[in-house]
Amino acid sequence: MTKKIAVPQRKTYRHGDLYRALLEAGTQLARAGGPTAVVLREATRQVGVAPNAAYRHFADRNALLQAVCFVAQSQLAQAIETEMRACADTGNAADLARAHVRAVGTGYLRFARAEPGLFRTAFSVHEDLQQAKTPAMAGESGLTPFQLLGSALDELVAAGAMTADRRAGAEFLAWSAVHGLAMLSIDGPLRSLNDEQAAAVGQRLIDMVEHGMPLARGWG
Amino acid sequence: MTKKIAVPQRKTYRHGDLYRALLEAGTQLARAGGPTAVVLREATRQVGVAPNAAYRHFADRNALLQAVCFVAQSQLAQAIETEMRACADTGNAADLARAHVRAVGTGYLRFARAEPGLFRTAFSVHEDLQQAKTPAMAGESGLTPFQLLGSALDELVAAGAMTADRRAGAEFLAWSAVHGLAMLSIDGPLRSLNDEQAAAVGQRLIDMVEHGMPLARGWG
DNA sequence: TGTACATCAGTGAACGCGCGTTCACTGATGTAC
DNA sequence: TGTACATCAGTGAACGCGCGTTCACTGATGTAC
Repeated sequence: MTKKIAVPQRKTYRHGDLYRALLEAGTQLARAGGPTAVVLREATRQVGVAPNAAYRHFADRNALLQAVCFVAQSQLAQAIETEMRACADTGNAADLARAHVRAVGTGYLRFARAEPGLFRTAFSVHEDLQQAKTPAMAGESGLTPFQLLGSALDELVAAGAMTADRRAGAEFLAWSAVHGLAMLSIDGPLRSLNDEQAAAVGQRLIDMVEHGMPLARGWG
Repeated sequence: MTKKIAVPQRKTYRHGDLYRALLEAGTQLARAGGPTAVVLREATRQVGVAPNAAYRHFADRNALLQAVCFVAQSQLAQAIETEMRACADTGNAADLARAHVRAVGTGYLRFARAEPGLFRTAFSVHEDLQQAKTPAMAGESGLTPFQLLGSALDELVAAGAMTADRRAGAEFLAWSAVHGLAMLSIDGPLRSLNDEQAAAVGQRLIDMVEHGMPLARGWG
């Protein structure tokens, strides 16, 4: 049962901005069904264009998926930025730094629950994704989600709330905890939690990170 | 380029134990390529049987995948049990309990890195998997991975190393942290770590959980 | 300002692929007598 | 112990599906003169 697609009444023979249109269609597909739902033919169908027209703008299906992945990373970054902006500055640098670290986690978890398809897509391409500091993956600040976490941790050190030797590699500890909870609440056994419960577990998890991270042994 | 499959010289017309043979073939496929690699036709091919023969033993492809998923959960449970058995009992119940909790994490992380395909398959079926206490998902102790974690945490409370009000829901904190690290070291940016480095990050993460979990606020 | 022309974005048709699944079948097996 | 028979595990052929991708094409557009 194929849905009837409204054929777009282009006035011109040419589309105008097919690249963007396909990227947006692909993003919608990812939103609804995750990375495997990013189907090249379906994207062209939604845009009202022949399947092979996509090849003028994307080398192949994987190039489209990667572009969508960047969009997802960027939206994740924006969700984190939103949460960070909401932090109240009480004048205490250490408190603000801690609030920022918490905000990264909270934004991350919120986004994962609000946009599970995009979230999964954001982590579906593995070609040294974190190395590539593509601005396409960044939010308004120009930082990627991973970089936002790093800068929040740096802030913690600068404010004296974390020793420098515990700083190295700390992003992996915080990130792991939050990423794991995100996965379990999307795909796993925590899927059935409502928003309030999920938020409560999230804050508790962030408590654990906040208290436990500075106590974890340093490297080696 | 299809690989040439050694056609099994059955002496009988009937296979004998096709269910098990298909399950094992499916498990190998999952080992090598994760859940999406569990392809019904390929399993029958490897066993040397017609594609539709599988339908005598599995309702459909998904039934096969689910069976493989149970095998993967069970193997994960065994990896955890192996790690738990290695804990030295110094006579201090709290120390032993803590060692057991750590062992759950260590076994989990080890298995994820050693068998990424099976690990991903273990978490690829989402039908209230944790509710179903299928013995098929259990290790030698009869407990599933999730139950092993739960019992280790109970031990912690019994030994007085964790207050009862912090116990409720604590599995989700510990599990999230470890699961997240597992995912990041399989699919994510920590893939490039060698075994030693991975083990170091793992122990550090477990430190964080151990120290942070009892400090996280209780429910509500 | 008008015209010839090169460009290249989108077309239409087709391909091979491997998948899951269904059908009517066949023949080895174990059982009842 | 021998024979007739029902069972049902595995066969062989075929299906429809949707996918990604390639091909030779066409015709609207912007540019050079």
